[in-house]
Amino acid sequence: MPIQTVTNDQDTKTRIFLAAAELFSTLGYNGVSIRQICAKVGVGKPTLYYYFHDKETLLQELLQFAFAALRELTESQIAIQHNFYDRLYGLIKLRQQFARRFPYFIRFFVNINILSLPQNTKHLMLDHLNWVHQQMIRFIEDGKKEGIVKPDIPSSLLVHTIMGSLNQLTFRNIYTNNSELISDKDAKSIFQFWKQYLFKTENSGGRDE
Amino acid sequence: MPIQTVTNDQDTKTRIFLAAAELFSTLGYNGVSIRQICAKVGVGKPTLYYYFHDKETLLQELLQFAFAALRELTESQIAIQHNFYDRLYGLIKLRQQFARRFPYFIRFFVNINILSLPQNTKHLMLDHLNWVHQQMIRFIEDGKKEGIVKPDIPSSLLVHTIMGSLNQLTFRNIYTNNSELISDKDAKSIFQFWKQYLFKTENSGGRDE
Amino acid sequence: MPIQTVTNDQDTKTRIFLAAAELFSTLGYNGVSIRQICAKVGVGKPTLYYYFHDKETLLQELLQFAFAALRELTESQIAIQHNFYDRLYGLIKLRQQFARRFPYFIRFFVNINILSLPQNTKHLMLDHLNWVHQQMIRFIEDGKKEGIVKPDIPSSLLVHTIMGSLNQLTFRNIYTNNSELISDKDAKSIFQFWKQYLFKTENSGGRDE
Amino acid sequence: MPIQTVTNDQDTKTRIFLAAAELFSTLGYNGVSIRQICAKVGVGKPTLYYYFHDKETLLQELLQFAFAALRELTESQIAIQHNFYDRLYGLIKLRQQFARRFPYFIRFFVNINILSLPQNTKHLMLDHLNWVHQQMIRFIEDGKKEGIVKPDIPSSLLVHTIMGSLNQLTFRNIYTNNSELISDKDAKSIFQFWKQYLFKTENSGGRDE
DNA sequence: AATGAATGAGGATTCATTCAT
DNA sequence: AATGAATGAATCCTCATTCAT
Repeated sequence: MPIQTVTNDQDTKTRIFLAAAELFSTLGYNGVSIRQICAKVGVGKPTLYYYFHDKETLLQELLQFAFAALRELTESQIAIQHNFYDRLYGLIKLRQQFARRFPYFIRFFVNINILSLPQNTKHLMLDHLNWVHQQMIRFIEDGKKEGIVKPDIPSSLLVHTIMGSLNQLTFRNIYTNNSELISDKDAKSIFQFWKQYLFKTENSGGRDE
Repeated sequence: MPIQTVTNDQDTKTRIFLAAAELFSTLGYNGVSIRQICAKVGVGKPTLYYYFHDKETLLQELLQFAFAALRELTESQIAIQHNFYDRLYGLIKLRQQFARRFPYFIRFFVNINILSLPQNTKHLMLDHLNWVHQQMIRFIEDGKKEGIVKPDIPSSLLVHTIMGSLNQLTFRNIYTNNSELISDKDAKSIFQFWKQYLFKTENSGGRDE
Repeated sequence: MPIQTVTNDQDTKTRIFLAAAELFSTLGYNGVSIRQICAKVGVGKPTLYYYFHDKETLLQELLQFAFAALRELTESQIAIQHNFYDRLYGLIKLRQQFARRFPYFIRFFVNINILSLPQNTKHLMLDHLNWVHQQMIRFIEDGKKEGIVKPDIPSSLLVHTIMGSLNQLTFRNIYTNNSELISDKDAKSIFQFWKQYLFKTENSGGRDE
Repeated sequence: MPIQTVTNDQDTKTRIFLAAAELFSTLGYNGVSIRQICAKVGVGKPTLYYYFHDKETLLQELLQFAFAALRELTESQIAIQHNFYDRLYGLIKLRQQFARRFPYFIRFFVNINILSLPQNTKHLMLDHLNWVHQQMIRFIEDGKKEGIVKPDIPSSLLVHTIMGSLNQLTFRNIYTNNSELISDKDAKSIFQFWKQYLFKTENSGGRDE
């Protein structure tokens, strides 16, 4: 699956889709006008309305596409793995892959001001975040059952730590115009860090293994 | 210093200020109109323009006020402390205090889509974030000098972990309509977690102290 | 001739025709879009343009169809009759028949804001109204010649009275959602009333016969 | 009270009001755009929205103004009168006065396609029509009690006849570009006609008095 | 210190209409 | 006989902003 950006050999709907993703992700939903999207694609406004019922629908289709892509990546990077650490690493890889394949979508997710979205879309988004949160909690608790995650650490704390640090890293790279939002080096480094400090390593040893 | 919200016994400028904070923080800068702000305050639009040159200026004064409040809190919660762990805990307290005193500002900071801000304001905000980042890096490196932070962990990784998990916690509490964005219990819990797992505890210990 | 409404076993042109009649008659020419008409019929817009040159043409064909139907009804209900009162009653029957067979057309005629129609169509409509008016005037004057209509009543006054009361009755039944725009009972009642009060009855009597 | 038309020495709201009345009355509600109204008045669109919440509100205020004027005329032309025939003549005078003072409003009332109005406005209008109808029915029934109206004529039939013929007369004069919608001559002529043919004249005599 | 009245530019959305297929 | 895709112009309405008072 190639990197997704607006080019001329795609059908109009896709081009509107990608242009919207790009614009929304940088300027925010309320900061982008239909006119801007159409101008970027090079079509008239009615054309956009031919493909999308309205601005909010466009946003929602965009989100649903992204959710689907995330689910697919979850499948290929995490669900397959049966080992706790492999799944943990898969989590980082998922982010990295998503950021690479859909450079605008990741910005979108990380930057979006959820509260400012139209009501329906807001709920769509919050439902997704809840779903992710549940998945993460389950993942951590499986780790506890397997004896890898220390049982005295509240699961939600670990979830916030893991998700928060990934988000923070992505943020920072966006704001410093780092083209690679999560580099291979970052991925490895963060994984090592987690493995050593947040969880029990196989050979007993904690952080001074 | 009491909690800051719009009431009737404040001067007009303050009331505009707080109304704007409240609205921007929930609907985003682009999602709020001058009309809405004035309606909330109960004044005419020219009144707003009497106090603030334009919409962006209002936003910037808002940000600068918040920055000042943060600096003040940094002074009272962190700078005073000379012990690494006291400063670390001060970091959490700072967040907690800020969230309590300025319930709208914290939402604003956590939710804002920085990229969608007007150019000048964007830079203002990015400069602030950089300043915070530098402070944090320095703090961590001081910890390394003091022998409390393990030298092999990249400082930026720790910074992302610390800031990211606080942000993530705040996010989640906003989205689940938790009135307390950072509870005392959360504060203690997160501090204990960091102390035990991310840093060397005085008495030898690491996580198996 | 059956009641005319949109069904599936008609050819496309007819279905567009009837859908347009229905919509125009309730929402007015300017209140109906091509899109709505096509949606009602279940065809694409280009299909409509295949059968009708443009929106105004559609309206005009609609009107001409209605005019033709009216002429035909005039033939069968009025022209045939040689007696003044039979013709007078035929006038009422004509309305009644028209309302029954073309439930939408009658609404259309009674409700239409003629002045708001496109220029050409407006004239078409006004010509029709003039024609009707002339016919009516002639009818009344024939009545005068036959000695049935009192010569001192201005003909136009009688015409306004006759047409106006029929219109008013129809109006009221439309607005009160009366399915029968002119019932048999109404027809008889109005005829009796006219006969007794507006004209000389055969056997001397006027209203105190 | 002078004739109401758009001039330059009125305040903006009144000028918008009258311009809208004029345009709506000829082109219909759906046939007139905000732009047209503003152009006629010579103000920008936001100015219109400063005075009227939206297009429909403008229409409704227009209607309510007209209703009030009608009520006032009802007071001065009809309610005052205690004699049946004086009230009957007042009915005609009311129409005539209204048509003279508010040349656009009368057109509006006579031409408007009620069914095509926005839902709320439609009900406003229908309520008014019902009110008028009730008033008329009461008037006729009072006439019956006084022994002037023959009891065997259905009241509603008389109402339709009276209102219908006035409407028809007005219609015709609009369509034939007659500047005087109801002339003094018409008024007298129609009154004589009604008196002689529809009601008992004082001296017994019906139409052959 | 505040307002009523105004504006040009732009917001989302829909209009009637067309063209290649 | 019908459609999918496209358009320029117009729709209603709101934006941030200003000026005289």
